[in-house]
Amino acid sequence: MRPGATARDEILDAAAELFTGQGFANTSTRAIADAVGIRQSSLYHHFSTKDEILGELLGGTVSTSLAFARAVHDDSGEGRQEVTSAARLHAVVLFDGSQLCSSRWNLGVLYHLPEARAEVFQPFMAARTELRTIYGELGQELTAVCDSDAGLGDTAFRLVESLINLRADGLISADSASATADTVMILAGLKRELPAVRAASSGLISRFGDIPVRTPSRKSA
Amino acid sequence: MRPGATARDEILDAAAELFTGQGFANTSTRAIADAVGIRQSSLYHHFSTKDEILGELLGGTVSTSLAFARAVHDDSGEGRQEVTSAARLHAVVLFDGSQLCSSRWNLGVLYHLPEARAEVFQPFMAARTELRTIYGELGQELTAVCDSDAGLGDTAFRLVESLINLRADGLISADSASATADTVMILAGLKRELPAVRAASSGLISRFGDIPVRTPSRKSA
DNA sequence: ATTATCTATAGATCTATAGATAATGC
DNA sequence: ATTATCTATAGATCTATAGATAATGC
Repeated sequence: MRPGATARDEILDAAAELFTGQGFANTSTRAIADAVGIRQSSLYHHFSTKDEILGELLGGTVSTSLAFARAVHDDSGEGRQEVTSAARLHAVVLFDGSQLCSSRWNLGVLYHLPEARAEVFQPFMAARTELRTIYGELGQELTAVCDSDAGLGDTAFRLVESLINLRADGLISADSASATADTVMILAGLKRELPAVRAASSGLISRFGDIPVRTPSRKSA
Repeated sequence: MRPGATARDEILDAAAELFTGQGFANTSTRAIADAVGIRQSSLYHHFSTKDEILGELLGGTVSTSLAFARAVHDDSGEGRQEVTSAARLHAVVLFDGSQLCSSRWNLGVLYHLPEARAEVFQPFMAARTELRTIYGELGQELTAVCDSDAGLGDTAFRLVESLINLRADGLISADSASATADTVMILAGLKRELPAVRAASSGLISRFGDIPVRTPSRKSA
């Protein structure tokens, strides 16, 4: 049974499954309709174009992680500077990575679809870029207080995104996200501090982890 | 002017540009033909299906890096064990990464196209899997002689693949590949050994770097 | 009355084939 | 003779719209 309170949500769920599994261009509106159990043309009562369905899915993915990253970034931490800075990056990696690993469908692949590069989706790609920027700043903050290399944030972002590919190849395990977060800490030279960082990181996640996420672009003019 | 000695090569070059830029399904055979300057149907004198063009491109990309990785993996190194093992992984990351960064088109994205998952391309995906396995083994070898974590090879593979996304986002710089190789070494806890590792790594690259690569599947029965 | 679905279809593709014509290599 | 190109087209899509019918909410 396909989840979703409304027909609209069922359509989005079916589209998510098909777009992530076989791509946007290879998924016909008929295939989406069939997966929901309605006629092809009935989709157009809920969405005015096929692009709009993709846009809705793209928006939904990034918003949660971005909201969390903003919250962590804006928070004025307390405690030992080294551990605090490390915990911020750790928490963002863990939270973002967990979203990518455990969402119902592997929605991260949508970012890599060539269609997502189109002009209409620029707002969503901009959100992804903002997230990348926050990674970069958290990385710099951490690099300033320990002896890690420049570009730590970028490397962290790359490792998180690679979880998408790992999942697409069926190689995700239960701890892939937390292992990735730990790897970033080791890269920062904080292997010995890991227990303290992990603890502070889960503190951040329980504080900011369930921020109310605005449902994106529900045409509430 | 489009490079290529033969019409076949010109078609492959045009297809590479279009497939990597806008995807397989969004690229019509007409678009490829137009880019070459011939009629759509004339493509079918050189390739019997559109899939065959993609297959040719997929094969060409992995073969060089896989040949290099095999050669390095099979080589019985000499010198200090720690540096030797590190240099092998460093060299494979650097070589593979350099291919991905500097090829005429960003051919790595072809692996992420949903169409590449099709049955017919299983041989090419298998080659990519073999390359991943070699990364894993080189990682284990290195982990055995220094105090790095398990999964080093997998992390290295993920970082190399992320160069594809970096390039797709226009964020590649001249030293992205070598910076990635260095990052893996730091992750292995070999920051102090970097100069020696780099030297040994370039030794491996100059020894095995220009192995004659069989042109893949040129239907030479 | 409004919202959601349906049937039917226009118009625009797109891949691959058939068969004619031109270019090339002995 | 063989290889490479061309014109023309079959057959199968696919997206989105028009307009009819059914279901729902006052």
